[in-house]
Amino acid sequence: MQQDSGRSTPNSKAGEATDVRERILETASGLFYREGVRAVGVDLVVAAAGVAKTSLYRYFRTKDDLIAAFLQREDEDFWRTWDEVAGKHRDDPAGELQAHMDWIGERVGRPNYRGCPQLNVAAEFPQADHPARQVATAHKLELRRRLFDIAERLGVARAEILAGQLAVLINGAFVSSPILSAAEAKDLLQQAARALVQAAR
Amino acid sequence: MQQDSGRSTPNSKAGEATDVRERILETASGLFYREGVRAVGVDLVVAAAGVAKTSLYRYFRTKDDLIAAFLQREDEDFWRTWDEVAGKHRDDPAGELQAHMDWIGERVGRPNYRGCPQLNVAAEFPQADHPARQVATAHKLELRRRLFDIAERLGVARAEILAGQLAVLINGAFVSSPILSAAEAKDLLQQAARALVQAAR
DNA sequence: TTTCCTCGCTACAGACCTGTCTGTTGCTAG
DNA sequence: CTAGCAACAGACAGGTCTGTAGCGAGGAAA
Repeated sequence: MQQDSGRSTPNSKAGEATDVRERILETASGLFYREGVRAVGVDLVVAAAGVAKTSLYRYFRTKDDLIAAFLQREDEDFWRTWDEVAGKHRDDPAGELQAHMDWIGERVGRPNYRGCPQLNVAAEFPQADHPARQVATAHKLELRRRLFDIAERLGVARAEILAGQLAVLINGAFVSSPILSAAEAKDLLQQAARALVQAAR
Repeated sequence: MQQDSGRSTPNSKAGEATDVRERILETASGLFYREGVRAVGVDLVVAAAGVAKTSLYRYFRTKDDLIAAFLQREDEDFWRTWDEVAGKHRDDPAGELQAHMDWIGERVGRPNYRGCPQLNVAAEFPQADHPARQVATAHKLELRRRLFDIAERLGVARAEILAGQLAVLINGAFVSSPILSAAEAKDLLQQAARALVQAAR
């Protein structure tokens, strides 16, 4: 799938990071997410991306580095969506929180949803010092930080606790899709968030 | 570790399931949980258990079967603890729920806690029809079912929704230990559960 | 034209994986 | 004493894994 019909960009010229690297990362991200990181070998990645193995190892020192880059990319995508939504609810923290629960709930309910990549990789690699684990941990801390920010703007009594509760709730939604019907995730998250905010007042 | 100092049970006699099988499953469970299922090969299991590979394959047709047996075992342990706690709170659903949040929160905060084995294995194997995945899914459905049971006895308006929220919350705690301090997990769970119950009334 | 860099292709090393097979040891029952 | 069984030990087949090396093509820069 995804034929390229003859080298689109000349590529080599300007110093901008080669698109070969981008193609490898894009392909690896899809495979890693769908099939699992350990289940996908570098041979499969290079075959699917249509590149040489030497090219992969030119841009990524090891497979572990490639995995970390995958999570980094997912991290950036996630916060890009987050920021877009947040931008529509300036000066309305309650509305912003509900909006986040909305898009997260919608995403969790998608048919091909396979869980949060950060949590999946963390489950695949027990070693806390694995490069990808550090990206994952930083991502989750950032989630809690942003929720704390919203909680403070809400003016609740114990913002730190509410932020923790909301982070746990969201992580729970990420891993619970097998027992959640596609339709209910959004409402469940929104109602739960409302209840937690209410109780924190 | 766990030396046996000379064949304790005569074993061969009475039909009771050989303790060799138990030794393999016990050893594999520890390794699978700590190191991850894919990271542990059968060679390591047999070496650590001090058994022959033929013995492993006598009791478990494939490694996948061993993995499923591992989750089955964890499932039984989990409900055993659950039932013990539940037994102390007959006719007091609110107290029972708080008690569950207590021991789950305590468990999540333990230093060597490595997450819920059911969720970890689910993250390692994307194929929903994997034998171990079926055990994991059944386990999570059972969790929701038991929470629904408590919710009904609480007499709340929408017990089904509350059960889903609590299940998501618990699953979230299982995967959030990297961003939760060991001490706060218990209180966070208990307060969140109270808030959700309160809102469901 | 010559030089240099990136790329794809292929083969390889060495480790590890699952699962099978052969053969040996020791215990128990008849 | 013999037959059967459970277990151990170890080699093996066939495949996969990560990471490296050598080769030739093609384009850009000198």
